[in-house]
Amino acid sequence: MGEATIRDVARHAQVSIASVSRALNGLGNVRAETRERVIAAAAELGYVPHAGARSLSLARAHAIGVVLPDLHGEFFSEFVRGMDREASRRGYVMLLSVMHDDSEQAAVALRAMRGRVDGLVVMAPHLSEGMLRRALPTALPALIINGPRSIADIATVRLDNATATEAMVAHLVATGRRRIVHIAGPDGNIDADERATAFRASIARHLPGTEPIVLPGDFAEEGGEAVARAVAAGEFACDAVFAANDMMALGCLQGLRAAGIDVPGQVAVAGFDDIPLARYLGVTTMRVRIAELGEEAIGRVINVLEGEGADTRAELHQAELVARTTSAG
Amino acid sequence: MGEATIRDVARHAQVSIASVSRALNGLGNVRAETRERVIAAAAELGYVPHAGARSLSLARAHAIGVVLPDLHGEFFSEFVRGMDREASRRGYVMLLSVMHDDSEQAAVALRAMRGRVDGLVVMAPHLSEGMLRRALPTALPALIINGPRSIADIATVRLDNATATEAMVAHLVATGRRRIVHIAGPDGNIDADERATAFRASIARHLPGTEPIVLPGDFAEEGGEAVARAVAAGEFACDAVFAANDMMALGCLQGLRAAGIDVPGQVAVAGFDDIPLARYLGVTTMRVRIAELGEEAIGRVINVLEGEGADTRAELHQAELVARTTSAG
DNA sequence: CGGCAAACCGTAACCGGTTACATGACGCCT
DNA sequence: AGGCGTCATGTAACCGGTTACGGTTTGCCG
Repeated sequence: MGEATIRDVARHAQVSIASVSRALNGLGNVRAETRERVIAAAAELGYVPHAGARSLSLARAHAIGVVLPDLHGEFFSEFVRGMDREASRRGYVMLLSVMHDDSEQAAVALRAMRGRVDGLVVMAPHLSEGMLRRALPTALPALIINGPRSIADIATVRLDNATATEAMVAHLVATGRRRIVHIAGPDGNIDADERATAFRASIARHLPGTEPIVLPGDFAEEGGEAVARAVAAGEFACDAVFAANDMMALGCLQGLRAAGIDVPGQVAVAGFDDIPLARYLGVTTMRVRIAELGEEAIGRVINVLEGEGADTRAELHQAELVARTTSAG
Repeated sequence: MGEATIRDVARHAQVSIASVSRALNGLGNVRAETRERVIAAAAELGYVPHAGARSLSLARAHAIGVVLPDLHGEFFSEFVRGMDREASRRGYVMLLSVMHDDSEQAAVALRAMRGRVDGLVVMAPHLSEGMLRRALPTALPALIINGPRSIADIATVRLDNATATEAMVAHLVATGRRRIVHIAGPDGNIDADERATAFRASIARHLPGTEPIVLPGDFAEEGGEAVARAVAAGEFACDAVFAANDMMALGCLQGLRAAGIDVPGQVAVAGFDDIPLARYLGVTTMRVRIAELGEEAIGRVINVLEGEGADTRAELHQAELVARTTSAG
């Protein structure tokens, strides 16, 4: 029935459980002959140490808890892939929980992790600082991705949305665009808000006197397509659409072409994130190295666990302009 | 430092740890006044039971281990979302590990889960039966998704690739296509192999005398695009391309249109999976309800854990034809 | 050959919970 | 009043590991 325990191995190898533990963990003070007997016994019984018990006595679970919002598509998978890669490279497992926009759920998800994980990675583009502080267990090192900017004493990684947005506007202006429309992301989402704000500032800087046009969106293709229809219907004149993420840019691109509008001839299209499909379809965008972001988040938490001392760095992850065919001069 | 333990709560409420445990778990045989004192103490200390310790004494971790191959894009995120939804609905957490095509890694990933999880969900489109049997801990209920067909005594969910492929070929033939090309998935991938085999059989049935054309692919867009180039170059005549997944169909669609070939006028394009982008771009495909697949996998494992007895059902998940514009008559 | 240090190994305590069993208080019946 | 059952509560064993501590063996030296 139940798997073999350390006691079974001890009995089988005719030694004490302490010796089994020492032998299997390479503690050195074990006679070579004993060690071999133990290893042979363990192999024969198919013994695998019980991680739960181990974590109880070591006070180390070798697990990181990850709480993510309800992300979709490539962004989610790339991010998780990056985290998993780093975690397994360093001998940790990953406990994943996705929360919906409800912040009560975030608290529940975090609570369920107590006693299972050594550290936390939380992506919280819509949680308030107060909520985060209340929900985060104080005893565990945590890292927050794209959380509220006001947090100063917790490790964070945020995207440098301002610089990225500025770079994109500069690129569009440099390639001759003068009437640029921005499709924003959902209200209350930190990244969306920062991008929209930076967009207004960048327009003011590069095209003084122009009224910036910001349309609502929700990070899904449909939002982009709706804008494309509005443009096709001639609701406003524009020669470039800069969407707050690639999904909307894709939707917009699709909608414009379906309406017979030439991209990039008449209208340029740009997105944000650089999901594989954007690369594939030739969409100009800001590249966010999503998998790396995940790797780094996990890596920093593990660094704290392995004795680097507290980490309160607020890192700004830079995105990189990738000019493709949808914005060709 | 460390969070409050049950002993702290006991001291604070002036009762024994046994009473704390009973009170917090609603065991009934506790005086109302005592229960309240305990609950108040727990709240005041912010006590959250240590899941590791709890799982050790209960022999229940309330966690499910999930091992997935290196999936990409929507498929991965939808699947994980479905699993997470069901797991959290039923009070479980999810331990996620992604393995690369190396089967050694699968064994390592599974080993790392011993003592942390109560059950397993393994997606293994490229693992052999022997490898699986060796790597799966015998003590845990497991469910295999898209694994080798030969496994009879383990719970499985497989896609009914034969029926689905047949349906797609029938659809293409019914809409007038006569020279259908199939782009296969990677060699050794169960789904890919089944689809290719079923494709040959379906062609033999619907278009007797026609030699089925199956080209190699790898489930990535590039594979589809390569085929599009070959078609555009006139390397072979065809009036429909049926790709083994949507990514390749998208690549092919993109490539054909770039080459000036009319879709669906000259060539129809069809895929498999129904990722959101396929819907969005109007690609005809076989819809696989991915999130539901994940929910069901987790649900069945939990059912076994909660006393339904062994589950050795081999369930065939049906895909559903979604005819869209890329195959319009 | 006796003595001592070093190497090896076993016993038991501990991590933080759950729970079988023992204990004690109380009420009720005869 | 004594005996008994019931209920609340505490004590201690247990889950499966790790490890401090102490005991035994071994080897080496004088």
